[in-house]
Amino acid sequence: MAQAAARRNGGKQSRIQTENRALIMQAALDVFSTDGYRGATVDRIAERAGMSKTNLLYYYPSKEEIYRSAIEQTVEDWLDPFAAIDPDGDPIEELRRYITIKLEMSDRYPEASRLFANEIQRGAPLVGEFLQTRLKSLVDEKAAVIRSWIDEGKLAPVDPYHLVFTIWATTQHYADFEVQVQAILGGQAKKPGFNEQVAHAVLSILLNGIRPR
Amino acid sequence: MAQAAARRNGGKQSRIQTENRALIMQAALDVFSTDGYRGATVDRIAERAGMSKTNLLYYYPSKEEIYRSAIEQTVEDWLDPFAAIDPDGDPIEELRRYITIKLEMSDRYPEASRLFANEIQRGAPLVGEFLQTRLKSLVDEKAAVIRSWIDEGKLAPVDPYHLVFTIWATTQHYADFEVQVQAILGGQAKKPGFNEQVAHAVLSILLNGIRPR
DNA sequence: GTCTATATCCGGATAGAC
DNA sequence: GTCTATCCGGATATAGAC
Repeated sequence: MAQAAARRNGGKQSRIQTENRALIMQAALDVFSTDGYRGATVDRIAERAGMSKTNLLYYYPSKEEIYRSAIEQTVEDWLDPFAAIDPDGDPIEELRRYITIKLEMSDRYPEASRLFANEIQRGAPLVGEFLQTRLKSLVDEKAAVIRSWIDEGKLAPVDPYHLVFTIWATTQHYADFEVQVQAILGGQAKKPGFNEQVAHAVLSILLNGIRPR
Repeated sequence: MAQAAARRNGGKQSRIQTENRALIMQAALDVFSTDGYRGATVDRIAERAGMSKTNLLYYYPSKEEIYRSAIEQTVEDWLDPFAAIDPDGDPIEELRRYITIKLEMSDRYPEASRLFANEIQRGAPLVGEFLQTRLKSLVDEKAAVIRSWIDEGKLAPVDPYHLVFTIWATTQHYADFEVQVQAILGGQAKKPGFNEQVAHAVLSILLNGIRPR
């Protein structure tokens, strides 16, 4: 048993284990993000990961555990840059940095973005509690920061919560609705420099919208 | 055969047929929008529509046809207000009106919004062609209108396409990520006046972002 | 660690009675 | 128009050989 072996040598995994688990996670992101939890099949995930279904189930005990693992990883990655918004930094610069990072994440990990979107649209059966506890308090905290920036006259008076929602919505749109964006923009959405164009446009609209006037 | 009967009396449906079809469509929106196409089951749709699976399959020949019907209806409804943007109107007022209508639609028909989002995230197997043809030319047309507004100095110089994406993203966010919004805002997202609060916040950010300065 | 075979269940769709 | 019964394919998960 690999698990037993791993336990024996202090929780460490063999090289092949680490590799296979990484392969499975990437495949899981791909499949779950397009087909959803219920629509995804272990077979497809295994195929994408380049191994047999039974072999995959040797690494993860069940479909649900694969999903849980993928979504927990995604959630952690999402939180970091938001938590990093600095109350003592320049408001416009802090938000510019956050928006830029989120756009980069949407570009580099669109499957993760879609996986999370799918989980929320399903009614968040797995991350529901997380939303109401950790995420809520973090947003409350950052909303207070934004409010204080507004009170100091450094930002236009906008509702902090809806500002956060607006940032999330716009930045994730380029991952979640990638197909639509490409259908409308055609080839240019593939060209180099497209990401900079997106960043410029989004930043220009949002930052102008909240700059004090 | 009901279809034969309908054909005989000139395409009209009996009262019970019309009712049942409406029940099925609403149930289909509910189930497909949360579980996705693959994850949805005819059984669940039937249960939600208050009839047996076989009875449902009497009205629609297959799961795919139910889905197609639901998504086509949704797409048509989505297009109307966008097409209604008037080149001769006041730019800010036209966009204000469009954003307001889209927010209302997200509030009243969140399942339709999520159904469409899900279809796009799956890679748009059904509406892909629609996106590349009808939607693309409509967006091209409206982008030209926005560009002319900018050239006349009536709007700040923003990329018209990304402005459209930004509007779509923000307005649909309140439907697609409803659970997250509620988790973070708690009870206030249910209170009367919430929609007005959302509209005010979104309009304030977006319109300030594109008002000429 | 990986494979073949299989138990078990569920979902879509049809046949045919009423 | 609606129901019961049923076929069949596909999906999760396990047993056991190598």
